[in-house]
This record gives sequence, C-alpha cells and structure tokens, in this order.
Amino acid sequence: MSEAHRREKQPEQVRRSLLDHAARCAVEQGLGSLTLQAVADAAGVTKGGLLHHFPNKQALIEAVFEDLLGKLDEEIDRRMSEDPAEQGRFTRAYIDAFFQVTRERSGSPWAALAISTMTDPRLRELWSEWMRDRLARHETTDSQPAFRIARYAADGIWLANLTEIEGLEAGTLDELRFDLERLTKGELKT
Amino acid sequence: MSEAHRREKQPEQVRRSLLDHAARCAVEQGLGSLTLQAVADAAGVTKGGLLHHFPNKQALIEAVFEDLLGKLDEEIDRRMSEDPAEQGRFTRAYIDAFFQVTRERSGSPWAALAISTMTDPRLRELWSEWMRDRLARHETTDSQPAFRIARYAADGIWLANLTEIEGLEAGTLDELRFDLERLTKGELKT
DNA sequence: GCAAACAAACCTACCAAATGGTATGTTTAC
DNA sequence: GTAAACATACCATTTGGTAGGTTTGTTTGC
Repeated sequence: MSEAHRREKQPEQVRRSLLDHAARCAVEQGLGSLTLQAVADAAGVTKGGLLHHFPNKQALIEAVFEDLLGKLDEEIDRRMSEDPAEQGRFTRAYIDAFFQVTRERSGSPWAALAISTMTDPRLRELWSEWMRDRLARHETTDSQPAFRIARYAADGIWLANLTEIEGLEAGTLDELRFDLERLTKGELKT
Repeated sequence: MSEAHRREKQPEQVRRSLLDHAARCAVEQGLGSLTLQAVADAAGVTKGGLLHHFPNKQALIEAVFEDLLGKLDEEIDRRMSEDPAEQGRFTRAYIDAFFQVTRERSGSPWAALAISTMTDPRLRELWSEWMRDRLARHETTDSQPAFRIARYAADGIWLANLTEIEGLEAGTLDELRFDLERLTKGELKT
C-alpha cells in the first residue's frame, strides 16, 4: 500500500479497480455505510488518490452504478443477437443474464446494483429509466403476461439468492430455470 | 421534546413508538445512514432514552426487523385461516400479503424490511430462517413449481414497486395479481 | 396508611472514533 | 516543463456509546 508512487501509473486500471472494489464493498457493508477509506484501501490507493478520480462519494457511487448498467446492457444485447426466435427474445436474455450472475454468486458486483437501487433515490430513477426504455424497445415481442411474470420471477429468484447466505443450491437453480422456460412456453401446470 | 420527565411513563408505548419511527427512518434514509438521534427525535425521546430501551444500534435494528416479521406472520396466518382450499393456501396468503403492502405504498414500514435484509448479514439470516421454516411447514400443499414461481414473481413485483419512484400503477398491479392467480391454476398461456 | 427504599424510565453532558472533504506536497509521464 | 496521477497531513462534523444525574412508579416495612 502507498507504493503507487513507485509503480508505473496506469490511471485507467486504477479507475477500474476502484469501481470494482467499490461495488464489492457496497455488497459487503451496504451502500449507506460504504466508506471512501475502505474502497481506497481495497483498491490499493489512498483516499486522496480515490478523490482524484471521483470528486466525491456520490460521484463514485453513480459511476459504479452506470458501469454496471452498461455491462448489463452489453450482456443482454449479446444474448439477444444469438437468439433465433423472436417472441420473448428480450425476456429470455434478461432471465439468462440474471441467472448467470446469480450463479457467479458472491463477490459478484451485481448485488451492489440492488442495494444501491433501493437506497438512493437518484439511482432508483436511473434504474427505472433503463427498465422503461428496454421494455418500450421490445414491446412487440415481450409484453405478454407470461413474459412479464417470468421476468419478475427472475428478479425474485435473484433476490432470494442474495438473501440466502450461501446462495440457493445449484440444483434448485437449475429447476427454477427450467420452470421459467416452461412458463414462457405455456407448459407450466400445477 | 425532553418533556418526557413530566408526562406519565408508558414504557410500552414509547418502545412501540421507537420501533415504528425507526422503521420509518430506515425507509427514508436507508438503514446504513440511520441515526439514533433521528429516531429518538422522531419518537419524541432523547438518545439516552432510546438507549435505555435498546442497548445499542444493532439491537434496535434487529428488534424492528423481528417486529415486522411477527406482523407478517400474523397477517399470513389470518389469511390462511380464511382460505377454504388447501392446495396453495400458503402461497396465496403470501402473495396477497405482499400485494397488500405493495398497494399501501410509501411510508409503509415494510420497505425497511427489504433494505435491511440486503444490507445486514444478521438480518439476512433471520429472513432465511423465517422463509425456510414456513416453507417446511407447508411443504405438502405449496411445493409445486408453479407455486414457487408465483411466490418469486410476487417478490419481484414487490421489488419493482419499491424501485419505481411513484410505484406501479394500480391497474398494472391488478393485472399482475390476476396473472399470478391464473398461474397457480395452470391457466397462464403465452 | 404511609414513608422510606428501590428500581425503572428517562435526560444531560460528554467523549473517542470515524468519515467526507480540502489543501498541498511529491512523483511520473509526455 | 507542465500536467496528470498519486500521496500526506489535516480539519470540521457526525455518530455511537458511556457516565451519571433526575424523575416517576412500585414495593416493602412498620
């Protein structure tokens, strides 16, 4: 620590490290009690160094959030481009993306997204806009009730996985994934 | 304020007020930035008075959480006792309870439950235990895939409602409620 | 029946630690 | 040489928590 003077300067890399570790800290301690010192330490930089990249705490938090939203966008777009069927294309990509990060489990920065969303009104707005925008874009293919329910269920599963300390079991996740697929095909019976 | 010396002492009432206002503050400011002073002020007591009822901050938070869990238990039990059909009885009560608090919207102390659950590892554990316990109790009637998916979807809807600034529209909520009911009867098609 | 004793329910005053942020110095890259 | 990329030192404020006092309610002793 505090050796950054000696090593070659790679601002982009440091910035990236700060974003990643900030997301991690937000998961572990909660966003409210997130401290600049902790993030700086985790990223191997001093607090002053951190404040050089992000003018204040709020700016850091919003940067983390936008970074994660961007990644989610990319991931979903990638999956959609590989899906041949048109109906429910967005819903499948959305669900799969969530299941992937659900499996990746702890340390996954995505959890920060949830906590942030709940806590900070500004971030709530960003998330709302993102969701409204994507839904509008795929209204013709993904607005049927079963798709909507399936997406909400994916959210719920993801939430449950965050809540469980050890995460849901892999087998359970596979079952749920399968059930959701059936749901989007009208095959799920009681 | 600070007149509690003069008024007759009603510890139970003060304790209740502290729990309620703590839940409220947690919703508004987030649990992480919840301050003892704010809670005490809101309840019309000094910080010292608060710390007489709850030895420290963590104890207060856990007390709030357990209080809310207890209310949820009562609500679900009440609904279950009024439900004639056996299959999916718990799932229906669970969904209805969540939809009710979803409709009640802001100021409802239930939102604190969500935020708390994500932030605090200890509370995560409490919630996990509660859920595991209830699921075990109703395994024979509520373990089918469609029920499980329906419960997760209810969680997701509830989460979305917290996320949206103004909350989901009443009409949208009614639709979702109707779709979930159909899902538990195997009537939901794409 | 009543005062003394005691405990519970508060309040006031205070402190040590942590935290966000500033100001300024030092090293590296171009 | 100059600007960016850091680090160091420091400050004002806030916050959780403690210590000890004061008031109210209840029980005990006689």
